[in-house]
Amino acid sequence: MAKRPTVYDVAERAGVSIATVSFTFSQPHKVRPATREAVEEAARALGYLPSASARGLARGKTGAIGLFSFAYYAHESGLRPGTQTPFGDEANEDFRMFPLYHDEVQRGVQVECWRRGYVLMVGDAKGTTSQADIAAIAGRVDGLAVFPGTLPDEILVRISKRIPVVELSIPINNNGLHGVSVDNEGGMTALTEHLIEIHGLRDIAFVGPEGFPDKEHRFSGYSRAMEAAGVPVRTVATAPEGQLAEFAAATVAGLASAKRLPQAFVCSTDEEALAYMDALAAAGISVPGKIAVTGFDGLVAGLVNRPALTTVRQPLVELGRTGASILIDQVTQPGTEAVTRQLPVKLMIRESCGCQASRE
Amino acid sequence: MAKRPTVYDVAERAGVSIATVSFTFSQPHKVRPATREAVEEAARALGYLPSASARGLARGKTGAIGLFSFAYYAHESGLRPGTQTPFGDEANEDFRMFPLYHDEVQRGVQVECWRRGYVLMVGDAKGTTSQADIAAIAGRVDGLAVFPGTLPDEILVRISKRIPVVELSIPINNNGLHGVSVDNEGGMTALTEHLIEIHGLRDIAFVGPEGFPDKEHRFSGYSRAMEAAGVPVRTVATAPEGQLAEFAAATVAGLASAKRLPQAFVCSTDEEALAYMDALAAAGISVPGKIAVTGFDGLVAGLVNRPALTTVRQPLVELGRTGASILIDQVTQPGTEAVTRQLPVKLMIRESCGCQASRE
DNA sequence: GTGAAAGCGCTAACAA
DNA sequence: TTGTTAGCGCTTTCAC
Repeated sequence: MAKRPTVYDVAERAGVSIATVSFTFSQPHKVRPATREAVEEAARALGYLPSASARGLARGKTGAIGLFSFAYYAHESGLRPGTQTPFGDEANEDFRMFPLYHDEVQRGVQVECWRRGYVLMVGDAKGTTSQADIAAIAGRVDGLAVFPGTLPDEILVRISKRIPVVELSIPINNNGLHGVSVDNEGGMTALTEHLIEIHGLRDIAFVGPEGFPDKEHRFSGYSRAMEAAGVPVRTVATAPEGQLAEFAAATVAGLASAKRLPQAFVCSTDEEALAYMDALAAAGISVPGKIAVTGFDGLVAGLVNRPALTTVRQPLVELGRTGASILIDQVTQPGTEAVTRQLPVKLMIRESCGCQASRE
Repeated sequence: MAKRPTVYDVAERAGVSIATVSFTFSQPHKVRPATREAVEEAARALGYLPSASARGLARGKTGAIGLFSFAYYAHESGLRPGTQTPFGDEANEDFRMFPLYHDEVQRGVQVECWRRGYVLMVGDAKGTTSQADIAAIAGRVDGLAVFPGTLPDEILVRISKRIPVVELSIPINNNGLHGVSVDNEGGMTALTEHLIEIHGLRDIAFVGPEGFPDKEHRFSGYSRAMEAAGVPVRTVATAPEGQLAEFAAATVAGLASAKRLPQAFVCSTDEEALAYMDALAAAGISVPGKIAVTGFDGLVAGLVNRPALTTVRQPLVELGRTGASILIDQVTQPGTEAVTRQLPVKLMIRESCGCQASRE
C-alpha cells in the first residue's frame, strides 16, 4: 500500500495549485478546460482518492448518516476469532427470524440515505456501548438513527445536542428527539375488533412482555376494542427475550391443565405469536380450530407459517426511510422542533384467526 | 445544533492542554486520576464528541470498513421523494428474496467488523457508480469489500493500490485483489452425483445464465459428475435478471410441447430453481414426481418452499466474515500478496430432488 | 480563472 | 505526567 496521493501530489503533477485541484473537483465547469484536463489526468495517473476525513474536517460535515443496529451472532459465546458461523440447517433454523424487524428497517434507512447522496455507517448497539463506541459513530456522522432502547436516553439526548437523532418506531416523543412511529393502537384495535365481530370471540387474552416500548400502545388498542364490546380484558405475561419458547410452553401447559385457555391469544409481536403457536401445537391444541392466535409486525415468518399468521403489518422499510429522511432534512436545514411522524399499519387477515386462507 | 465543542474547549474548561485531553481518551491510565476526572467532567459538561474526521486525518486511518451493497428499491421508478415503499402484501410478495444472498453476506461483514472494533460503511453499488460515489466510500475507509461485478475491475485495481480490497465470492483471483470464494465446483459435483446415484437419473439439464461469475465453476462441477457417470451434458440457457419468471415459463412450455423435458433441472442458483418450479407448477408438471429441480445457495426461500428445495448451501455469513477479516488483517499488517480463501459448502438434500422430507 | 494562506479538530513526537 | 508544536489533506475566502 503506497502512500496515498494527496491534492499536493496532484497539483504538482498538473502544474497548478492545490486550490485549483480542489476547485476542479467541486466546480468543474468553473475551471478552464485545459486546466481541468490536466488535473484530471494527473489524478487518474496518480490514482488519487480524496480523503473523506480531510474533507469532512474542512467542511464540518461528513456526508454520512449513522445507524445503531444489532449484531446478531456477534455476541454469542461461540463467535471467537476463527470460529465458524453456522451455515447449514443450524443457520436456517433461524429462518423465522430473518429478515426480521430490524433488517427491514435498516434496509429502509439504507435506501433513503443512498437516494439522497449519503452513505450509511452502521454501528453495533448491542455490544459494550462504551463511551468510545458511541463516539466512534456519533463523531463520524451528520445524523443518527437509533432503535428505542439501544442507547441510554441520557446519551441520546446528549448526542442530539450536536447532531439530529431520530428514534425509529418510538411511540411517544418524550425526550425532544425526532421520532417515527406506527399506529400501534389503531392497528391493535382493528385486529381485536376483527376477532370480536367476525369470529364472535369474547375471551381474548393479550400476550405481551413487560418493558417493551410499543407494548402499552398495543395493549391499549386491544383494551379499547374489548371495552367497546363490553368484554373483560385479560392478560398473559410473556418471558424476557430468549426464553420465549420455554415460557410459552409453560404458560400453555398451565392454562390447559387448569382449563383456562382463552379463545384467542392476541400477541404483541409476531415472534411471540409464533412461539405460542408452537407451544399450542406441541400441546396438541389446534390453531385456529380450538384457539385463535394473532401477531403484530407482519414479518415474513408469519406469512410462511401454517396456519398463516393473522397480524398487523408495519411499514418497516418505510419506517427506516422516513427516519433517514427526517435526519437528512434536519442536517440540511436544522429546525428547532422535534419532528414526529406516525405511519399507518395494515391489518393482514390470514388463517390463524380462523379465516380461510386466501390466495396468499 | 450548537457548534460542536472541540478538544480546545474541553482543555480550557479542564484547565489542561489539548494534548492531555487527547491523551486522556486514548490512554486513560497514563494520566493522573485528578486530571482525568477533570477532563472527563469537562467533556461531559460540554457534551463533547470527538470528531472522527479530525481523528482520521491525524491518524491516517479511519477505523471503518466499506462495503458496496445493493439498494433494492432504491432504483425503482416509483421511489421518488415522498413515494411510499410498499408494505402490505406487495412487500411480502418478495419474501422469497429476503433475506437473500447479499443480505446474509452483509450481515457477516457487519458482524466481523464490529467484533474487531471497526464500523461498517455501506455504499450503493447499483446506482450511478460515478467517480464521486466511489470516492465517497473509498476515501472514507481503511479497506473495501465488494461483490463481484459491482464495480469495474479497473477501478477496483486502482483502489486496491491504496487500500486493501476483497472480492466476496469471487471464484478465481485474476486481478491481484484479495478474495473469498466457496467450493462451487465440489458442491455441484456432489449434488449432481446425488441425482445420478441415488435417484438414478441420466437426463439432467444444467440451467444457468451467461455472464454469471460463479456459473462456470458450478457448471464444471456438474460436468465432472456427468462425465464420470458417462452421461451426456445438457444445458438450458436462462434469462437475464428480472425476466427469470417469463423465461422459465417459456422454456418449460417449449420443452414440454416438444416432449424434450429432462429428468432434472440442475439450476445454478436457488432463485432460478424457484422460478423453474413455479413454471413447472403452472404447466401442471409435478416436482419431484415428474421432474427433479435443484438449486444452489441455500436461501431461506428454498427451505420454506413446497416441495423444499434440494440445494447446496453456501456459508454466506461466514463469507462476509472472512472477507472482512482478511481486510482487517491487511489493514493491521499489510501483506504483499493477494489473500485467497475458499470456504466449504454443504449439500442440503430436501424434497425437490425426490427424497422424502425429513424433519425440516 | 487561479494561487496564497488560513484554518477544520485531532494525534503524536518531542520537550519540559 | 503534561504541554508545545507540527502536521494530517482538504476547503474556502480573498487577492491577484
